[in-house]
Amino acid sequence: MKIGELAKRSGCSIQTIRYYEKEGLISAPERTEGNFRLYNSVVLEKLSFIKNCRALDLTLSEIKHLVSLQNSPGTPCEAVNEMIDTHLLVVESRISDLKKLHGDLKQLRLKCGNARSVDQCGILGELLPKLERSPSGTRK
Amino acid sequence: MKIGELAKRSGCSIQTIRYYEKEGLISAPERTEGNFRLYNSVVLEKLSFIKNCRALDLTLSEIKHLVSLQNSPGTPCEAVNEMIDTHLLVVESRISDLKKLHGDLKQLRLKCGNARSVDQCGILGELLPKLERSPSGTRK
DNA sequence: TGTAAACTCTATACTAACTATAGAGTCAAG
DNA sequence: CTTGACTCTATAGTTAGTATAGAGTTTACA
Repeated sequence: MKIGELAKRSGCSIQTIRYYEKEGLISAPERTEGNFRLYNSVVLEKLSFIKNCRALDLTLSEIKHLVSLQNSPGTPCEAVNEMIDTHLLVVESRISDLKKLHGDLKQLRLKCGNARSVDQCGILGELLPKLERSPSGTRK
Repeated sequence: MKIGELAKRSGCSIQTIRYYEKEGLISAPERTEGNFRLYNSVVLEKLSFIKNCRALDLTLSEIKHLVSLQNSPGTPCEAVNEMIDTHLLVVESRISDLKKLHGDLKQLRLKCGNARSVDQCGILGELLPKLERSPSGTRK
């Protein structure tokens, strides 16, 4: 199977497949006489593994690590657990950051106060530093 | 004030200030005879505005848009509202994506089953495509 | 006055994980 | 034999900066 078919069957784009090869996530396949990449179905599983990991937002270097662990089956699996745990922490902190952000944005959204023009709209005023905000002190 | 002092006072790095200038977020300042950038305190407020926006995760192009709205005060402020609303939607969908991710990762973490070595650990098995998973059908 | 340290300048490369293009070569069908 | 579909490599672009290299400028001090 050439790269176009692999792309269709795996759901990865042709460029992505070549990129994964360049990054060492999948191994370089044989080539035809005309220098076209020639794949067997094993690589489909590898791409599927990578896709599953990417869906969990693991980075390519984390995935690379997992791939190398797969290739040395005897090693203790704590490394895998640790990676997942670390990743869980990252995701958790990103969620709480975004929640704070969301709250701040909602607050900000309320500041418009139905003004008609930009200079009266409270949103831009809120984003300005305190120096420029309400110079005559009429803010409640 | 030269760029180093501005960097200290604004909390932006020197490179970031130059980057913002290149991107058109702040205007190019005067130069000394020796070609050093020379700032007055007005730019401090502009950098502060940008920092406030970045803290809300607005992109530089969104900020650029806000800056240009500030410079034309008469225009209706719906554009500002729309930008914030759109941004709220983006943040909301990112949060829900991350929550799903978090659930999936927690699930995955439970699959290890206290195995000692990578080949028995359920985590990697879970990430493999179905083809390779539990070939003899012993999974519950 | 000389010089060394601290500062600034531009230009370039790097980050992550791809995507998009240019320009060339290969292959199959009609 | 030509057309179109496919593939190849190499390069540039994306975001919002960060980190150099190599050169020039300014300030402090002996």
